Amino acid sequence: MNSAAQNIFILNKGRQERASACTGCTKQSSCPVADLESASPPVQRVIQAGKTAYEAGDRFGGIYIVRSGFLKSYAIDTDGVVQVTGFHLPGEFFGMDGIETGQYGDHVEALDTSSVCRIPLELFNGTSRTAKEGAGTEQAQPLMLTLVKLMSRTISGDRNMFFTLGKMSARRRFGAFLKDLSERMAKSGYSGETFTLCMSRTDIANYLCVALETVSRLFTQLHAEGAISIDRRQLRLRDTAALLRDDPPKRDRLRVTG
Amino acid sequence: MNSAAQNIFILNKGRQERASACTGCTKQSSCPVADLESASPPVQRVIQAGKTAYEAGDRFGGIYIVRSGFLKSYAIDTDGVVQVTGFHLPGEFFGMDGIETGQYGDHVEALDTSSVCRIPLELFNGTSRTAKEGAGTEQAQPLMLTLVKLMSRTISGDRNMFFTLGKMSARRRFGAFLKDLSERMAKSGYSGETFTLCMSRTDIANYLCVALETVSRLFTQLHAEGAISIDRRQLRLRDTAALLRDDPPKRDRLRVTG
DNA sequence: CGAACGATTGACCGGCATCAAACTCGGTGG
DNA sequence: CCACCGAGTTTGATGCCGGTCAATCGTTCG
Repeated sequence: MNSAAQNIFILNKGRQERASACTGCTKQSSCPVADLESASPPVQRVIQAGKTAYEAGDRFGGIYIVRSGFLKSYAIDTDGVVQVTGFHLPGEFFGMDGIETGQYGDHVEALDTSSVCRIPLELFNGTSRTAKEGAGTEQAQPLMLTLVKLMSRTISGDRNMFFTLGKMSARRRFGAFLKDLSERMAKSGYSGETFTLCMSRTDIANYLCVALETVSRLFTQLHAEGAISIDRRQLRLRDTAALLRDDPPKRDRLRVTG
Repeated sequence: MNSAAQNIFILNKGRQERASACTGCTKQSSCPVADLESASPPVQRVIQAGKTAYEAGDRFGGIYIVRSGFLKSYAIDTDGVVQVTGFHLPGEFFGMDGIETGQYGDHVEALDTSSVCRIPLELFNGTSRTAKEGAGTEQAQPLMLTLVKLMSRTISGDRNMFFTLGKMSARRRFGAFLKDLSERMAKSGYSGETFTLCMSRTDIANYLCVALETVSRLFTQLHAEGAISIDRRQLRLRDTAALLRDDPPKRDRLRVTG
């Protein structure tokens, strides 16, 4: 509902003429565009929980990187049906689906106060090169190619969702989701074992395409089996292998011999 | 099982030193790389039905364009479960998911004898520009940006699959599939109303993540409702609007007044 | 304290998977 | 020419997962 223009902008540009938003960013070491000289520097921006980074139909203004916080993206079809299409953790990218049409295809909303970096597409257009990717052994490559690789990974990831959404039971979908989230939390610098779910049960259910009640039942069930601990939104993974199983473990110990 | 290397190669290069595979291609007008001068020209290749263009794990050798024929792509997970991830018609692209990792992530098999063009990534790397895209009003742009836009569209399309797979009933999924196929057939130069399904019921079922029997029943059901005609693999769409509905139309005419 | 919202839990039932069997069609060999 | 076979498809019968409806509970906030 709110236009992205209403959000708070923090333009580091204001202070020093050529300073980029990257000054002091803790993610510089893994960022492909950090400290790059350009007429179109990245723009840092803080988004309060519940506010959107952009909305579907907004004019494409660049690729986004999450510096801190937690966001969800979702689309609304012609009938008004909502589909959560992803969650975004620090270090991850979003907004790539807007390049071709010139406008973003989904809405992205902060679930927690978040800091993001918007990287204008022009920044990839130049002849600048980076050697950060892949930690050294590869040769320097133009930034546009970095973007292409990034999008290639996104496509691969989306294809994996075919398996998850189509072939798996609700339980395995849910378990795979928790495991994926855990790994990405770890990659973002958090604990992969114990973390807080920033999204509601409704968001999880929508994302996994199951009923809200099913998600609730699955939390309860996995907790009862000892695979996780869950209290409100505080989650702890205890047995990640059990997450990917379909059947609850047989309780052989309860059977008397014979 | 078979390596892509076993497939038949037709290298136009053999005849004239700098001639590309594009000579005589009927799709030149819509192809972003047609007749481009380069040290790495596109490679045309014919693939017999049942043979693969490449397999998962093969070293990435370029983006593919379908010149003629019909192909399917599918992945096999660690448990050996197959998931059909897409079908490819003349004029369409595939293989983009292999860019980042350096090897293709899925298998692509011809369902009918097909002619494809493999475009080395280096071809996009150069400073060559094309103005074909968008039919004129836009300015010339580097080829790499064309590729980025192409991938952006792929990402958007995959995201749409979230809606289809997750939120829709088997019937609507099936209807949406037929409609999508019809539109793409039309875009490829065939009739969008009457065409032959190149894939088996099993492929369709796998792609839509429903049981084979369900697909068969849906063909029968839609035929009975008059929305389609189906005989073996000859399909005719009669009422595309009915395809997207969930419920069979009420037969009010059968009710006597009152 | 009551309202509002999110989450949990229970009861019911319908869509679709699964199991099972028959049918069609093309190919092959006697 | 027909018998036989196998792959692909159709059709029927049955059962279960998960959606839907509904009631209750816990927490937060005005």
